[in-house]
Amino acid sequence: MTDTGTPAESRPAPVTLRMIAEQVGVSVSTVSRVLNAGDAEALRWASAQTVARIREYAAARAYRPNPHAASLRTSRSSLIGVLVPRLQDFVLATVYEGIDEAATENGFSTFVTNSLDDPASRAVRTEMMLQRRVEGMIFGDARDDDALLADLAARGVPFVLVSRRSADHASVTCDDLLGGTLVGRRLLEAGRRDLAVLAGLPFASTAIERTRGAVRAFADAGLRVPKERIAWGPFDAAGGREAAEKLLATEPYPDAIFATNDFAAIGAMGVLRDRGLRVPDDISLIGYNDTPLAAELPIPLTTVHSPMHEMGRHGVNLLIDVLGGADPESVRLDPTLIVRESG
Amino acid sequence: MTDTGTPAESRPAPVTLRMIAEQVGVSVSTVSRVLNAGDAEALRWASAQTVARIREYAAARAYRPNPHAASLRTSRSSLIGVLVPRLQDFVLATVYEGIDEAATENGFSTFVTNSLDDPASRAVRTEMMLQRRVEGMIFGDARDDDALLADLAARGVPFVLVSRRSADHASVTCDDLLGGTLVGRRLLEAGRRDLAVLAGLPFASTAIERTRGAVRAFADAGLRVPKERIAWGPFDAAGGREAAEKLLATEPYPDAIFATNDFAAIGAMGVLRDRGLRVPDDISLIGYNDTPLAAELPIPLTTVHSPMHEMGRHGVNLLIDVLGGADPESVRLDPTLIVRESG
DNA sequence: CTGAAAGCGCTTACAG
DNA sequence: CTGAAAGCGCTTACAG
Repeated sequence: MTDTGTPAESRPAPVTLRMIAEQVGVSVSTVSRVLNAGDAEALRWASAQTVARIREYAAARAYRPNPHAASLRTSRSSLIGVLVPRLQDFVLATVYEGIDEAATENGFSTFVTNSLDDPASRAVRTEMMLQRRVEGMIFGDARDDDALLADLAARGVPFVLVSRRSADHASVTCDDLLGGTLVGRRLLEAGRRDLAVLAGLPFASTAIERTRGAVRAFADAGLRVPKERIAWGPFDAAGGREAAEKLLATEPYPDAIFATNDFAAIGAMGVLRDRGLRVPDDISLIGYNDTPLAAELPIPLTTVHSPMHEMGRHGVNLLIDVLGGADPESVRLDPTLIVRESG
Repeated sequence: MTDTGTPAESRPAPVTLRMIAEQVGVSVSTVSRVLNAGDAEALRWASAQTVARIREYAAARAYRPNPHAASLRTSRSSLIGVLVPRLQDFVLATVYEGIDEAATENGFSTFVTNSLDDPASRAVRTEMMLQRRVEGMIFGDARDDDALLADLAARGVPFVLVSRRSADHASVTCDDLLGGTLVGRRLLEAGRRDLAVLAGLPFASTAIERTRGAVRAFADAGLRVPKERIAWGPFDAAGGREAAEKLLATEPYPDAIFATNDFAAIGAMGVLRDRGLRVPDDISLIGYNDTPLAAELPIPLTTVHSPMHEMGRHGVNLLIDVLGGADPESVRLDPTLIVRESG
């Protein structure tokens, strides 16, 4: 036997506008107007005394407007749909926290769900959100060549991208090309000449640009990074492990590894440990995102800090601009290199 | 200039039941009945031909019932509210993934938000969910002595708990007492005699029971764990670091540390590293939850596997039972010790 | 079997 | 300034 309170049948029916109107002795119109107005404006709709009585009664009975009724009437739902690759991923979870926070501040609620970067799943999930009448979408899982986004744009569905960008859709990103460049330069300064990259997912702008930045920095120093030194794969520990195993399958080994994600870097650490390779003595290792773990690892991880929470907050603001009909200006935030011991 | 598709004004108005009814030449009642019925049942409401025409038209125009209208009418929202301490936490993010998955399978959508384990914030967030007319709540942030839950139970709000339990409210948990016991026994087998615990949040059943299990195992072996060997604090790397610093402030050092969370264990690793203490030679270290990182760390982490995703899925099923008026049976799942190198 | 009608709880243009 | 009324898009008890 567990206690879950009184049975559903005994729950009091929610208070409605009509109940308040009857009690106070005014029309529902007046109650609606007063309750939706600020202090000053309310007096345009009723006497100070009536305003006070309406508010008192509403407060006493804990009146909560039925949002479904309001949505039906106004066809505004105050709902935002959010698609992320995976909430288990610290990076996207943090971006979502920023989204949820800013959404709440602006009177919106959010639906989030995982797409697992699967195109079919993305389409299905997006349709479910649209069915729920979200006013707009925020995508954290945009792809390089994104048919879904093209379709939504054609249909006039308002949306913005966070974290990853795609085509010329409105987006809030961190400057990943710069982030990659900072990593490349740092490694060069540390005397490294033979770079390998755990690049991340090949269809994600984050992966593509971080990789390009680092490779270009080496090229600028006259050092070519051959294709065999770049391994694509998921942004997590298992993905990092697999990619690292590929890169270290044959000698000579690289003298530096750049993982475009801290968790992938940790996966690589596991592989280096297994082979008895020391970090950074044998191989430098740099991650990306500056997760809270980075500083605590037995070998503290050099990484790139990116403003994940802020990206989420900006995403909401950008979406609100789009909903307001403004011509949206994409936002690109700055990354910071955090040097520790690993590279 | 960014491309966000055609302006909102040009978006086609959504298809309604009435539009379909007019096109097909039947009443909205019939359309509603047919569209809500299965193949067999539909024939009770219209001829095979009419059924086919209604469905074709609905499919062709991508009809999506307006959920706000349906909710208003039926006073069922198909919405579940979920409160977690923090989505950044891998453990709760994974539990939520299970919730979202099972909710979707059962025709529900979920709202999630962080409570940060703050009582005031929890109350506010819960009221917002209730205002949105969720049918029930799932709490991942229950407390030892939980006034909010008592209040909700008294008000007849349907809810269940996941991960943490409290009083006799319906819950889905992992057997934390057993998990702690497994850790204690393992450490004893490894010859450890002086246990310290990074216990976690003092008001969380998970923290309390895992700690109790380990301490009791030592007691059963005739070894007392004094109060000074137990440090409470947040379930994350920073919390683990702080608690570990407290435990290692004075000598003699313990010969084993149990962190009730893998991330806290990683924070402790940082402290041990800083002091030149070797794991497990000087001090054994065991974590909890078997996060994907555990196996990849330079010193692979011994930990306890808990079925987080499954806990979330069970939580939804339990809530559905409660909504159905059934007397809910709390679920307790089994943990598994995963022995690696750290302890 | 099928349709007309009521009504869920709001908001807001329209009258007075 | 305030109220009566319409209507958002559904579902479903009630008539025929």
